[in-house]
Amino acid sequence: MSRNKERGMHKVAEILRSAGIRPTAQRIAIAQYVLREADHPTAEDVKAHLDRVFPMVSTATVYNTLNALVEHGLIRAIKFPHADAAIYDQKMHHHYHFLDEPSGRLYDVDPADVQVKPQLGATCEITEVDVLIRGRLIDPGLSGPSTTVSPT
Amino acid sequence: MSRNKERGMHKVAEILRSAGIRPTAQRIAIAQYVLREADHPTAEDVKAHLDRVFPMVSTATVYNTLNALVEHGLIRAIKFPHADAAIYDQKMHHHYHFLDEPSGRLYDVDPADVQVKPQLGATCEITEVDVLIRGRLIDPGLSGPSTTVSPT
DNA sequence: AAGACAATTTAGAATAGTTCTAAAACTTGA
DNA sequence: TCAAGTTTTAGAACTATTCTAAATTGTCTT
Ligand SMILES: [Mn+2]
Ligand SMILES: [Mn+2]
Ligand SMILES: [Zn+2]
Ligand SMILES: [Zn+2]
Repeated sequence: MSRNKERGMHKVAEILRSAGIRPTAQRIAIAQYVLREADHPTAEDVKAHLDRVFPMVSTATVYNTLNALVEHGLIRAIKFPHADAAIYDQKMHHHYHFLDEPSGRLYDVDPADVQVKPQLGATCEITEVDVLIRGRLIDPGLSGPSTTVSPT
Repeated sequence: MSRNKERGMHKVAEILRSAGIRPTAQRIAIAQYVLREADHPTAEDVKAHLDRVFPMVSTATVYNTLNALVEHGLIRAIKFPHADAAIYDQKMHHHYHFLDEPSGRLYDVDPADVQVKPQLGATCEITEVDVLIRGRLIDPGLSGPSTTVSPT
């Protein structure tokens, strides 16, 4: 079992260090938010949060750090067709998303609950299939699709 | 059978008129390109084409016209996660896309060749499922996935 | 054929999201 | 304690798209 298989047990500074990112104060605050507190935040969301909990972080540092986290495999950047800004996803396992269109909120969907079987023949090789399910929650009081992937 | 069921039989000016768009010279040139000649062009592609075939069309008119065509249901605007610019698609029927990552080219995929069956339970209602298949063509000399939807 | 009025087109400014630049601040480790 | 490298920062730059307001074009009435 690799050192960070159970990432939840480590302090964020440890996670950064063992991913090869020097844990500065700004980076720890940003990583703490995207890895532990936020749900599919945009860079703007991250900046807004940091403006509350950290004395002065620049937009450049927010983007630099998010890009570093992506490059070192700690989070993913995803762009959806309904919005211009990228969202950052701390769940690194393969999963899809459900968009509740009235609210704009995203929910994780377990790929086991979506059968995707392309039959494109032999002339192409598939590396990945992106799926975005759009619709609306019937009872927005509930937490999302019944198949929501629980946070790791 | 509606007047434009067989759109290929009509002149582009006719199509515009019967969609409720006044067929100006600029609009005819733009519509001719996106409805008949181009394949998933961006606004920039359309502008570049018009700069060759039309004496001076502004970027604003390109966007205005593309937006009008979208609003009147003649084309669709689609955003994909791998690119910032929207592409415009003259195929209005339900279909998916295959992205050949080495070349960046998009190919249409018949939805009959992709099974997508979300089982999300009763708490949400699905209105649409977006699918983008990413991979690479084995023989880039061929025209795309064997299931490519032939142009209407 | 004019004049009036509306519709269209245009150049350029504005906007949003993100990256770049180059200087300041901080860290490290002789 | 200093030099060297690293990180952070403000603001400029960039891309895709929309907005603004003025010029042009088209239509209708006389
Ligand atoms: Mn958000
Ligand atoms: Mn293109
Ligand atoms: Zn997710
Ligand atoms: Zn298409």
